[in-house]
Amino acid sequence: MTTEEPKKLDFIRQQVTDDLAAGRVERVVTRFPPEPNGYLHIGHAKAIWINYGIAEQFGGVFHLRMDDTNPMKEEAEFVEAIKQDVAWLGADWGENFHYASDYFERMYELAVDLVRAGKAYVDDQTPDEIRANRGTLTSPGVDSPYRDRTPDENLDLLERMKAGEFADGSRVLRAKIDMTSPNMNLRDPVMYRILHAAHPHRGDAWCLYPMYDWAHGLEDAVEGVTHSLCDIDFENHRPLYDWFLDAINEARDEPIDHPKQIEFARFNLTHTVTSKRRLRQLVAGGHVTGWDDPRLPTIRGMRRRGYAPEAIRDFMQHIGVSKFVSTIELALFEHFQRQHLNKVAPRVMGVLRPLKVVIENYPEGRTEQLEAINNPEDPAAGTRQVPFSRELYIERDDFMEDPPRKFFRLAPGREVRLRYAYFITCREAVKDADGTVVELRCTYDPATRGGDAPDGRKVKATLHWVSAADAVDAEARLYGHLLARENPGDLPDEPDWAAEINPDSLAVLHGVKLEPAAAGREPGWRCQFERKGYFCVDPDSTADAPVFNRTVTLRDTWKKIQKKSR
RNA sequence: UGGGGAUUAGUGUAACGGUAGCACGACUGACUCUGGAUCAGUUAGUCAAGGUUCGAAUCCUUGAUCCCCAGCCA
Repeated sequence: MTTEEPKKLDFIRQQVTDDLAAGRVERVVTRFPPEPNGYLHIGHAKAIWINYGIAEQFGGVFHLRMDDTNPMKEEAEFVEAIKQDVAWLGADWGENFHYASDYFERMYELAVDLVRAGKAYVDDQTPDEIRANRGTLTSPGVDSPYRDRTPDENLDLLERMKAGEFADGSRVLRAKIDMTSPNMNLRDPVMYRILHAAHPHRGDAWCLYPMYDWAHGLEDAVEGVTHSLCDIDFENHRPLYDWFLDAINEARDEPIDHPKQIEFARFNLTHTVTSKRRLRQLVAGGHVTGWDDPRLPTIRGMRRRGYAPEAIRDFMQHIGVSKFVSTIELALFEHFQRQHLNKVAPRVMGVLRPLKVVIENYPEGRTEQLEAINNPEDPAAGTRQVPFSRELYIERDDFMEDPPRKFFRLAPGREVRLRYAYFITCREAVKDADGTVVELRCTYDPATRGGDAPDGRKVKATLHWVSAADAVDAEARLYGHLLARENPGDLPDEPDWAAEINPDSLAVLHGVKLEPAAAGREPGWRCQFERKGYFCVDPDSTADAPVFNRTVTLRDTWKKIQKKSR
């Protein structure tokens, strides 16, 4: 990890520091425990960053664990996808890749201990009855009629449940806690349910599957996790997490570890959605092209778009760790991408919306090579040769026939610089029958070769350009905000997604003209198109037809000026 | 109406009884062979009301607002 250490200790790092200092833990162990039932998104990236970042910072160990306790919702294909995404973000789990389902035997043994100790019982109530008897937020629940079965009877029933004697939903194992607790999670929570379903990792070995609350603390304990860092939604579950571990240790002679659960807040980003449910709606509804659509804040989407994992980590570090559910402006996220990409991305000239320029006084058929700097922020990146010839393309936006006051670029009679090349002066704008400009007739000053005038005269603008004969045709996909709405918290419960999607979230440009240096690149290659933004080669590219995704634009002061004058 | 959390400029985040700081955004200006980058500056804040104290964002009391919890999901 290249990111600097945080200078301030957040409340979690403070506790870890204290635990280390007090000798409560010798070595920090954290974990990221996704359920393999979907793709990871930027919210997960925060959890990964916190868990991995803390393990790394304190010289500890980080585990990646599939929390696969529900065979009805999980699929093996997600396991590989999750590993790829976590690795891409830069979190290294070393040898510690685990499946919760590998601990099923151990969990069962411990459940038996709890039953023997009279701390758990088999309940024959139907799901509806259980729900009804749980009470409400403001009224207590009532005890199950099966609550006082003897340990022997419970043990017998539990073994038969495990053996497959009973139908799905007919019985559950419940912890005997307190049906009147103001915390709903403590009203005799279900520990095991019967599910005659094949498990992606364990096959048909089990028909009894543990619930999250029962399983999670055990998974952590088995792996020797010291700090179980999770989402703030689990704050209400912490008493239960602790109850199970304590109950086990009261019921047994040999104690098991008791990891510490600490919760942090998730966050929202403006102009996008980060919940698994909403992302699913967008994908299923065909509003985006898939889970890796570059408009999506999924890890796969961000990777394809060209966002840099280093910058994602810088962002995570900057937003910090707190218990406040924040809504962060997308602009802050983009800032860290620009900051990183500015330092590392090679520059290249690419004309998005080409306008042909003919240099009338430049010899026909001649081509010369001009030296261009690969990255002004990084001298080590060196230079390259860019071909120049009589016919060029410039950006259509860089010419105005009747320019307003603050427009510095090309206009009839005006002189500008072509980057790394020559000063040119526009002599005439050629129009078609509709009156749209189709070509510019210009002249150049041979004395300005390389971009400087020997007489010291200045020019107010420098334009990017591409030699027509040497240009590589490409496709560019320009992305804008996914949602027109700023705050995703304002979305209705059942949004009309078609109306929510920003109509400018995607613009596809064909016939983009690139200088030769940008051609033949592998998918994932990042660069800056000078004056336009950072781009990344899309996997849809073919050998002769590259496709570039615009990761993020450059800051654009001219755009602001335009907006203000309107 | 039960329980658990939270609240500092537009957005985030520091300040652990002693000058409310930083970043992003917005706005000025300088510089520039990217209207990029860089540099300088401006803008704007302690949820409210009481109390304790020489001194309160911080401690106490009361209130407001927002989030989470009634899956055999995680």
